[in-house]
Amino acid sequence: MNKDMRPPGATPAGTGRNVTIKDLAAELGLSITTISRALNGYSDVGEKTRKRVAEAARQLGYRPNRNAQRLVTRRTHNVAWVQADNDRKFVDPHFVEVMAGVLRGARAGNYDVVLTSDTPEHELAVYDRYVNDNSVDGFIIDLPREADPRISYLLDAGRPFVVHGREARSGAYGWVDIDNYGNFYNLTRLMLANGHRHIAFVNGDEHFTYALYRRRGAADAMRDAGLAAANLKLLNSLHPMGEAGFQLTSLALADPKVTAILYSSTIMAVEGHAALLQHAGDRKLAVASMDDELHYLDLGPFTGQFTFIRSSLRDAGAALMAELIRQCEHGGPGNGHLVPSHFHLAPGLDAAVLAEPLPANRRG
Amino acid sequence: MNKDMRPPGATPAGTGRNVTIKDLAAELGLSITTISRALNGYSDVGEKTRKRVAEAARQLGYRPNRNAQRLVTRRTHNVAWVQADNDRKFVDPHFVEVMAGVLRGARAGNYDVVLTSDTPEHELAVYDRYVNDNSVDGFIIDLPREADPRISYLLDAGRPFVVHGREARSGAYGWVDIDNYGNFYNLTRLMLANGHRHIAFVNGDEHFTYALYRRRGAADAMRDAGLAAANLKLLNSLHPMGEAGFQLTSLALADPKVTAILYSSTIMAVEGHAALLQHAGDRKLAVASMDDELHYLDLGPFTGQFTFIRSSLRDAGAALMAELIRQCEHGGPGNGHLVPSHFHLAPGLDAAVLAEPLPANRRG
DNA sequence: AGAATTTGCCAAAACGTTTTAGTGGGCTAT
DNA sequence: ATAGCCCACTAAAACGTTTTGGCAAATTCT
Repeated sequence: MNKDMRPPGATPAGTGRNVTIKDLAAELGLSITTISRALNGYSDVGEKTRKRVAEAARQLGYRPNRNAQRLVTRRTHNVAWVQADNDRKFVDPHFVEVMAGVLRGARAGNYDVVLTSDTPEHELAVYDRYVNDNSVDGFIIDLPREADPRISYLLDAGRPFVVHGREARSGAYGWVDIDNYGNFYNLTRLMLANGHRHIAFVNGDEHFTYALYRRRGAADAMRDAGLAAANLKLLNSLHPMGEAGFQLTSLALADPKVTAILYSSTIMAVEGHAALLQHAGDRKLAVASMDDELHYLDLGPFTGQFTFIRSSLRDAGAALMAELIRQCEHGGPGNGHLVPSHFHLAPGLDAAVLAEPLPANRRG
Repeated sequence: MNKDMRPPGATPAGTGRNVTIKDLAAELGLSITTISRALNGYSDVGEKTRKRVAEAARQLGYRPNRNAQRLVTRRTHNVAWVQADNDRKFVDPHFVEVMAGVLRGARAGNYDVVLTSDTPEHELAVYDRYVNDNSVDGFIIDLPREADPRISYLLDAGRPFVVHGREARSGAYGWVDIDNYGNFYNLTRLMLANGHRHIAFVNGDEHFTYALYRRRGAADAMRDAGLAAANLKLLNSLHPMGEAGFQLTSLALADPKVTAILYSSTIMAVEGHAALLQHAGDRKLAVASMDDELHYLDLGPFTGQFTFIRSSLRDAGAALMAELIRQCEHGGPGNGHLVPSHFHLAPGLDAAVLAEPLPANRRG
């Protein structure tokens, strides 16, 4: 044996030995089979034996080696959540809210979340790695685009996954989403019913389906009211936060006919507030936004002035994880879950139109 | 054997068999030992054999089963990052920035990050679980408090970990931090040197050391200038974002003597802008903040008006991960890393004082 | 040429679980 | 009494790697 037998970069750094199932077996004079079955709740171990095992396990501080379990069961109790490593995705503070829900859901189901970023050149490489090296049981997909390649890949691989949002194939997988189309259809016809004819719409990046569907909802409501497409003044921002809120609001106000502004991001609505103060003069503007509850953003000062549609991103996160765990444990087709949205109307608004259902051909 | 032998909630759902090292061995007529050693770069396999093995592995799409590797090597290439499951922590949009850096660092070192939330009642329970079930090699600790119990626990357990921030024992572990004390000392004496005598300080939650050290830096600068403690008007917020920015700024302005405002969060400074517009009238106020670069927050409109100290949270995240991986792979004591901060002065400010070093007894 | 070393490979043990396929003893039904 | 059944337990195989401790052939040294 020659000297440099070590592989290039490996240097072991193990830690002290842990209590194993074998120690318990020796301690109690039972077989390791019985210990294992006792701990796993099988019905073929006697009641007092089970008690003895549980007690000894507690006493000796036994913790099953997760990796041994994973090796033999081929289930990891881990799910992967891959973050796009580009500024567009990383910038989004909404992520924290979804995460809070996902982590609660994971803890509730005894799962852990493995977080990674993809390699910018090969979006699917990291999914491929996880699918093939047995390190996760399922996947969370975020911010889907139309014909999302990640979804294609996972459908093809036949692995459990759940999508926060929808795209064309949403019948074929599990998802959690809000009614982007319907909410913006409603928001728009609410404004129309209250006399507004020229509406500015500050939307997100329509590369993502959530923004695309929102725009379609707004546009369809305009069309159904017999108005020209130009009456909806579209303003898109790739960022949900930052100076864009100020700038786009100023831009919206530059058109003197505009009497209402819809925002696809509450943060932008709040940021636009400064522009309203500066430029609006004595114009009376209706402001509405649809977004999620951002716990770090207190809307106290604006609740009396703006119209909001809100829904809980945390609940969505928890639902995502619940659906994914269901798939991992019980298999079967993925289910879709619609998260409810709540209207908070600015005072003085006639809301009668919201009671009417969406036209039958207008369902997202 | 009776019918209900399954443990209560277990339902296997394995996937198709993967290519193993054994398949490669059979394919090439070599032993599994040789395959393993070839793939791991040991020097005792012939050059052409190594090539053959690599080629076959590529051809057959071999991916080592991570769990088998983890079982035998006792190293997981996973690190844990535990999120506090309370509103205080989850609300913080800064998290996303650190995460971006951490994930890049992890990918660079071939590690994955396991994200969990703790159980509100037992902060340490999840650490204890990870320490004992072999599912991670190390830990990332966030937002340390003074005498942080998580740090006590991990020091005691002797596991690799790295802290984003410092507390009293920072000589004993690896950390990455900015110079909170020094930066606020400097920011304060900058204001003092420019004639301000009554300064408002909108700080974060001093439960966390970052905010505590910032306050100490500001307070010490006042004291060193011979001013009364009351000349520093302290305003604390538990949230780094939201209406607090508006409210606390209004509160600061309520004191007519105040001519400068320091913010411990740039988001608050930006949010405070609206209050400045409304309440300041023709008072000439100096505004300064220290924070990290938030990629989702474009400061374009404010760069000419405010003074900023900024540093990169992404770099900090990457450094955290690099230091943690170093500990995991090579062992040894943890190192501290100070992330540089950059001054962006508002025009017209005399910055001479910043060239002077901090007093010797004033080093954080 | 013979001894010593190097080179290239391998069998078997180990990691810590779960799962398979039992076993033997006591009870019940006939 | 005997066949059948249930109860409580177990030995051994399996999961897919890495690591230990070799060994025979080829090469180098004297």
